[in-house]
Order: sequence, then C-alpha cells, then structure tokens
Amino acid sequence: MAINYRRDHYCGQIRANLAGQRVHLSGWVQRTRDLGGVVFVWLRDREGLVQLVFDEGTCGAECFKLGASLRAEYVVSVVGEVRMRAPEAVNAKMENGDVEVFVEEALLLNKSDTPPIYIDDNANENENVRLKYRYLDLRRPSMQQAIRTRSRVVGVIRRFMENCGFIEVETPILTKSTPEGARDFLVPSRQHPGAFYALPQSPQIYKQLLMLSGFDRYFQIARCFRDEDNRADRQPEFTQCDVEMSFIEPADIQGVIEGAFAQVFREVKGIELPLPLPRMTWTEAMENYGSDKPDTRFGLKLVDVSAAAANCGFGVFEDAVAAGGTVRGINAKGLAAAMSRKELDSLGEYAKTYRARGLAWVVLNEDGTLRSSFNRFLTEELKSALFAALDARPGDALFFVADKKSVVLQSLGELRKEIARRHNLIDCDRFDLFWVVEFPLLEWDEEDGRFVAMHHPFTTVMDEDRELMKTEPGAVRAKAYDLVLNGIEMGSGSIRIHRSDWQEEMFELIGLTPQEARHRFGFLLDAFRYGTPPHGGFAFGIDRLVMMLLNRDSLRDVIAFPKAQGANCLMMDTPADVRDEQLKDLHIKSLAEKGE
RNA sequence: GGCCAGGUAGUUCAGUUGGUUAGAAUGCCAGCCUGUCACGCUGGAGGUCGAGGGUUCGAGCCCCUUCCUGGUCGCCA
Repeated sequence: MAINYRRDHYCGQIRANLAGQRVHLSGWVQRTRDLGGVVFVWLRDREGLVQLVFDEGTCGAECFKLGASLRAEYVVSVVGEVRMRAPEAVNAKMENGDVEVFVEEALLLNKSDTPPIYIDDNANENENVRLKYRYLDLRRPSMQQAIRTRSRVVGVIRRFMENCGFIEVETPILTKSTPEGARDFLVPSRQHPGAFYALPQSPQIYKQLLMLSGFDRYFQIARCFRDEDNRADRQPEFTQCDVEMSFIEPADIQGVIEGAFAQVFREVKGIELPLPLPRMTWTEAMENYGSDKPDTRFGLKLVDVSAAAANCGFGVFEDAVAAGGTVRGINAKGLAAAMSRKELDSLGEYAKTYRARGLAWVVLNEDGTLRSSFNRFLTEELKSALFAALDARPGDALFFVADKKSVVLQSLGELRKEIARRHNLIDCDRFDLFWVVEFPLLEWDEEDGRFVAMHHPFTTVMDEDRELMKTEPGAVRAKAYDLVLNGIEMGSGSIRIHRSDWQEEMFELIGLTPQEARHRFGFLLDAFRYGTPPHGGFAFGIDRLVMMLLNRDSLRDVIAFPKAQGANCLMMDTPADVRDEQLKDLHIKSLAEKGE
C-alpha cells in the first residue's frame, strides 16, 4: 500500500505522550546506522530529530531494503508507531531520546547527492563553503533558530507599532541619489538615457513627506542599501525599522522605541528592560569611553591627564598638549600580572591601527616595583600625578595616548574594548541598552575643509543652542539621539527641521549651494512651504538587533542570504554579467564595445 | 585604496632544511554485523596543493604577479 508525503506530525514533536500512536512523518535523513538486521535512521525537519527504526519483522522486506539504502539528506516519508525505548536504549543526549518510531511504511521522495557540508551545528566548515551552499547551511538548527527568531522579532515590532497607532507605509525602492552620506547603488534608466535611479539608503525623505501628508505616525520594516565596504556588522543591504512621528519632542519618540525594544526583549529573551532607559550625553560618552557608542558592560574609563602631562619633561606628552591635543589614560585594574612584554607590545600595535603614534604604559607590579615604557621620564612628581588621576594601586596597568583629541579618544576607546575582550572583563549575559543624546549638529571635515551634518542635514538644533548657529556652529547640539546596545549602535534618530528658512540655513552651513540644494531637494523645500508639522523619528537595524539577541558575531548569521565581504553572493555568483542587449537598452556601452 | 591572516582529498586539517609514490581524520563506495545513537569491523576509491610565471637537477614549501575568503583601517550623513 502506497503512502503519500502529507505528514501529521513534525519529527521534533514526537514525545513520550504519543507512545502507542501511529504517526506520519516527512523530512530529511540526518544520519543512518545500519546494523545489518536493524537500521536506525535519524529523521530531521524544522522542529528537530527523531529516531526511526527499520525492522524487517515490522516493516517487511521491501521497506527494510529501502531503509538500508537511505543516505544523508534523502527526503523520505514514513508511517510508524511511536514506542518507548527500553531503559538501556535511551539516548540522554537527545531531547526525545526516550522514544522512537517503528517504521511500517516508507516512501522515498527524493535522493540527495553527498552534501558538501554536514548539517550540524558542531560542524566546522569554512564560511565560504557554507555561503556557497547556503540552502544547505540554512538547514542547520542554529540557522533555523536565527531566521525564526528574526521572524518573531519583526512580528513583535509590527504588533507593537500598530498597537501604538502607527501606520505601515511602503516607500519606493527606486528613488533618487542623495549627495551626502554613503555611496548609492545606482539603477540605470531605460526610458531616460543617461539618468539613474538610486536605491534608498533609508526612506528618510519619504517619511518626512508622510508627516507633511498628515499620517502623524508612520513605520516601515524597510530594506536599505549602501554601497560601502562590508564588515562583520555591515551588509550592503539591510533591514531597518523606520519610524516617524509628528508634534513630538525627543522623549516622545524615545518612549515608543524603548517600548518596542522592551517588548522584543520580553517576548524573545524573557528579559525585562528597565524603563525609561538610561540617557548619556554625547560629551559624556566621548570623554569617558572615547566613543559615541560606548560598551558600558565594563569599566576602564578614560581619564584626562593633560594637566599633569603639560611640562612634565616627557616630550611625547608635552608636545601633544602644546599642540592643542590631549593626553588620556586608562587603568586596567589588577591586570599587571597579565601584562607580559609581548602583550604590551601587541596592545601598542593594536592602538596604532587607530592612528595612535604610540602607547605609553606603566605597570605597577604587585611587589611594588614598576615597569614602564617611559621610565626615564617618570619623575616622582609625574608618577604621583598620574597615579592619583587614575587611582592606581599595585597590580594595576596604566595606558596613555598623547595626540590630537580625536585620535586619543578613538585609539584609547578601542584599546579599552580590546583589553576587556582579551582579559574576559565582559559579562556576556548583560544587555546594556541606553540612549546617547545631545549629539553635535555638525562635524568638521578635514578633507573637504567644511562642516558636514553629523546625523543628516534635516536634523534640527536644540532650542537653547540656536543662537550659536551664527557664532559657533561647531558647538551646536542637535536634537539627535542614538540607541546603543553593548557598544553597538542599534539605531539613530532626530527631530527634523520643519521650516524652510531653517533648512536653507542648514544647507548653507554644510556648504550646499542654493542651486545644488534646489537640484537635489527642491521638491522637499517646496513641500516644506505647505504647512509642515514639527516632526521627528528614528530607525533601528533589525539585523543587528537579532544578532545581539542571539549573541552572534556576524550579521551573516541572521540574514538568510547575505553578501560576502566584497558585496557579492557566493551562492548565485552575483553581481554577474548581463547580455549586451540589456546594456544597449540601458544606453550603456558594453565592455566589448569599449575594446576592453 | 592600505594592513593582517588564510586557500592542500567532498569536509576539517598536517605536511620537517626544497628531495622517493603528498598524509591523517571524517565523509563517500563495497562487504559483514539485530539495539545503535559520532555504532563497530574489513577493504576500496578519492588531489589542477587557488591560478599564472620564475628560481632550481628537483617546488605544496622559495620569489614575482594575480584571483578568492575572512578580519580590520580608511570609508560607512
């Protein structure tokens, strides 16, 4: 009698409570153990494994032969009886290792070539092999978990936002290139020779226009694109939850966003976040942690020792202060014994990757003796000043960088993270989620010799700093805020400019000529003239949030079909050539025509 | 664009000072095996040492070029 493949249970659901019942399962063969007279097969589906038993006395000769012929990743459907295993045959390592299914009928649905990777979380294949065979890699339980968690996270967010009265609106993927910010992916137009669409870096302008249109509360699970180099935590296309609200101050949107995060942590991790989340000013973050996205799960705070370093006799320190720079230090408490010469040198090399010219160090051995990279210059006076500033005790190791402020903050900020990683100072079970607020409106671009918008050019200033716009633009703070989780930027937002005169003032400050501004954003400036409400918003990365929730190191682990470092897809081999006719349609000369 | 690490069997890796026929484990194939669970036992097949060039009597190993992968700096409003 032939069976079909329409199962009535998932393999992973087979438990002792089903003992004695007849079940119909369909799935993939995980592993077979052929003992000659009996064949054991692990069958897998998305809910897990179960052991099948092919016994000739139960299933008959033909079915037994089929069982013996099964190989890894064959697709098979079976009908059988769930039975309790004998006590000595229980597999304690298996969630349902106390039961098994005695096969009565079996149907081979499909064979499989020998898979290039073994479907198991303990398997250790190179990532490029995994990415090439992504459809197999996704069969691994941890990948299934990641993709399903992602689906849950998005579901929680959608429900939460809808309950808060937000309206989801889809905005175009084919849009317009923007002059500031990341490089755009461009799409050539067939109907308009020489003109290009751009894929959106974010739906920024659309969502502002939706506020103008009176939707009041908008959100979107939005795909965004940036043509920049990848990192473990950066992909060329990614998904963000994009939000915008009208008639609000920063606290209003922050309240919504942290509510959404709290709901996600509650439902997905069973963790209650303390609301409202802590706030830290941008200045505090930079001064204490050397970063606008500090990891606060450990100490090692930066301390300004410029006062002690000026005129101390150590040229490196003196010169930095004299040149308008700074000297800062961190105290690696209790790590003196761990600081071998090799470790110290390697930390110095690490600091240099962040453009620090060198790393000065003082190690206070437990026995009261000292080791230092600048022993010769370490006068009693300098010593006591530095030790007091850093609260140094025997057993501590002190590190200093002297340079211009931006270099000192970045290199020491990265060094404190590296020391924490190397010496296990990070509590991996902790989720430090908080707001960084009061970002500067502008930052000085050395290369172009002009101010650029730190967040984006639609960001409004803090009311109390508006007067500074004319006199000291570099000191103006914006109504801009980031959400930071364990040292990773989860998202950022701001209150926008809603008056065209303020917007024009902003464009002028960042050196965008009225003509250029009109060319790029003319429609926006026009729109602003028709009654724009005060509004603001936020956007946070879904991929990064899921990565953090699952404690994964790479975005590739939480994206079903990610791109490799070169923004290429190893599975489909994208980007790829197109036919010459396609290029012709798009008014693009083929490489062959150009003689290359 | 820069720096670092890597590329050897389907997979994960080893490969000494440049020296015979490039190895191991696992997987795969065949045979045996009725309670295995990373089953076991016996046997077997499986290699463009990323690619190209050079040095050498001789190159997996040394040199040059190049491609690919990862990490990272720049970059990422």
